[in-house]
Amino acid sequence: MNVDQIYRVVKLSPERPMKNLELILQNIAKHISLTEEEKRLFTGMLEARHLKKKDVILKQGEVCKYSTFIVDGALKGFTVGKDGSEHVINFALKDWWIADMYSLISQQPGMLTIEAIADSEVLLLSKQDQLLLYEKVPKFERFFRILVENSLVASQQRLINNLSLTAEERYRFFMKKYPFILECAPLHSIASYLGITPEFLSKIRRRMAGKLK
Amino acid sequence: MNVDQIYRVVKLSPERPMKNLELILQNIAKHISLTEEEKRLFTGMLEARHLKKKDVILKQGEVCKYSTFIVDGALKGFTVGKDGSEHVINFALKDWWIADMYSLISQQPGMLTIEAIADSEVLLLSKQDQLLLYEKVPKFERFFRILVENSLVASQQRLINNLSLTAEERYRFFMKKYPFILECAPLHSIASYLGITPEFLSKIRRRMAGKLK
DNA sequence: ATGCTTTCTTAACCTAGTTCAAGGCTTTTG
DNA sequence: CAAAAGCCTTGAACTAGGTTAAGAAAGCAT
Repeated sequence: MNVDQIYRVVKLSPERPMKNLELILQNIAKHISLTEEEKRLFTGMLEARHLKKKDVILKQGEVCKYSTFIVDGALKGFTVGKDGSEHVINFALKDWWIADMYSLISQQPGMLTIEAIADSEVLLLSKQDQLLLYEKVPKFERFFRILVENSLVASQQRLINNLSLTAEERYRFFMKKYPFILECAPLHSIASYLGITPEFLSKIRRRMAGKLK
Repeated sequence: MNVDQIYRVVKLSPERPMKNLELILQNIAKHISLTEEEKRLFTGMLEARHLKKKDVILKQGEVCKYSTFIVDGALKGFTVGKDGSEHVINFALKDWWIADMYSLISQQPGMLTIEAIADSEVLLLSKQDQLLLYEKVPKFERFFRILVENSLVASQQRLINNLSLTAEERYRFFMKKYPFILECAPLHSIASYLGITPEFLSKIRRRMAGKLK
């Protein structure tokens, strides 16, 4: 694993209007409804970026200043152990949000590095603006509470799985729950997410192929 | 493990005023400040219960209808696998909140059982009243968002530990972070929380004693 | 008191998952 | 387009942690 590459600086896209503000507005509409004026206020706060595969939007040790919404593409969040090994904490695809929640909430340096695993198009909302939104449009307090709630649910589910399932069972669960990730993330990242080595994941896959799925 | 015992019915305490509403008000004051009237509204919603060791306040498969605040004592939340094995998801001590967040949020049947591991005194706030609070005192939306955020941070931290540390390292981390739990929870529950068997925890403890801590 | 259950430990053996080393295939980069 | 780097797999040797079984000590209920 090449540190220079992981820590490569983000390339900003040339400024230009986002074709796809619709997607993020729909995402929000799932939980709260906004007036046209509130929509304008909100979208005016967003910053658009184009990411190339392997671009990093947050490095371990930095304070997370943005919530990131994925308009298109795929990212992963991971920590790097002392031995240099990578541990994938979460993936995020089109129409998902990602951030180092710990760092974003506490504004302390975080452990997560967030990196694109495919060319991606994202929208950033700064913590500052998020707090401003809470004041000007209190409904957003509800929206972000729901986001955090969903993260928590996913995190707890995963903990339960890690404590109670074997590696193969976890892999099957993963395939069922996130088939789209399976298609776009490299297997070694999935192995890391499952808490096993790529070699062992290979073994599992062979075993399962033998069983004719 | 005896299922009848785990599912023993909760014993309600005789109704009487809580000596210790102060503790919960202080707990809330850490994040939002309330007027006297708001305090009265809030405390009027609380339901006090005395739990004896092994009393269960929520069983697997039920919908979680309450957030529980611990005035004194200690509880644990756990799931039971198909094989009957118990997986401790979290502990909660004096001045902490506990609930099956998934179930409380979604109002779907949950996987968690919540049980007292010592005689305890708790205060219950129903989901209904919680929603009512959101309407009447919107500050509470913030308070519960912060609670959920803290849960999420703890859950993520634990996930990272489970993926990147050995059992011994996790145990050391636990000892440092939750020394009080070590004092009041049985070792087999701690083993379960760490994701190992009690036998293996024993082995670790002996090994560590050998190393003179 | 006296059984009965729960808690913790020890020890011998067992297995799911790791490590190391190597090879083939594909993608990136100069 | 060649070289290098990354990705996936295989197999053999190894280890962290699990299983089974048993016993000692402590708490509880009759």
